[in-house]
Amino acid sequence: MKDSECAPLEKLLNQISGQWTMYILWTLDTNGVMRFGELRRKVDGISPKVLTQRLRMLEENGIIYRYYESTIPPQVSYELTERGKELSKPLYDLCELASRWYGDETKM
Amino acid sequence: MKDSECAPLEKLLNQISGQWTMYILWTLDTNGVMRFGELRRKVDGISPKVLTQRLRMLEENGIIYRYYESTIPPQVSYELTERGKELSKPLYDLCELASRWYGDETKM
DNA sequence: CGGTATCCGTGTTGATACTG
DNA sequence: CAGTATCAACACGGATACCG
Repeated sequence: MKDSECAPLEKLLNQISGQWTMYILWTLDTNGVMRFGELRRKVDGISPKVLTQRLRMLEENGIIYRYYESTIPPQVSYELTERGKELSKPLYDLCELASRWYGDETKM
Repeated sequence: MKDSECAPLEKLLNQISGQWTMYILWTLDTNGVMRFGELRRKVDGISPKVLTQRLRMLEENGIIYRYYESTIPPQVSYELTERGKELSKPLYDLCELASRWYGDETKM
């Protein structure tokens, strides 16, 4: 494998390595379809601005879907795409490895 | 898997997701033992300060070794630890996936 | 409800020059 | 050779207030 070929990986890593991103992906992976407010409560402490940023980025990169219904009040739901689900497997391996190294007691 | 258990993963991701970090790991994985100057030339465009930062962080987290010889001029070499090599496997999976998604034409 | 706008403090990065 | 020191520029996260 040549050096240049890890550029996509770097891009992917940059996307999922933001401070809350893992929690968001995890929460969606665990709970399936979720609404903005649910996510906001589950990913405790995140500000709406940052949550929106993360969701937009994940959406733009095809990792989550965004379902918009312009009812009153509006309803917006998020869900992992196939890519998002595909991502959870290698991420699980990394997680297993990270837990072994750093232990499960690690706090962020 | 519970939410809290991805904290170590987040820590690990934060460590390897810095701008140059992947290239450094890749280069070390490919070339084996390397000296500071070699790395600096190979990871083109990186400043010595940032290269040092990355190497220190990777060293502190047990991903690379640092060999120091106080000859004149001094010789410092770096190499992946067992952890570092262990890391390359799941990372390879992610890389394969990232290349498939984003293509190999991606530039950083 | 599901955001956006704004401001601000902080962390990260880069360029450059210098040192043991 | 292998860094460290210094400073400036910028991106980022956090809090809050407001909007359709």
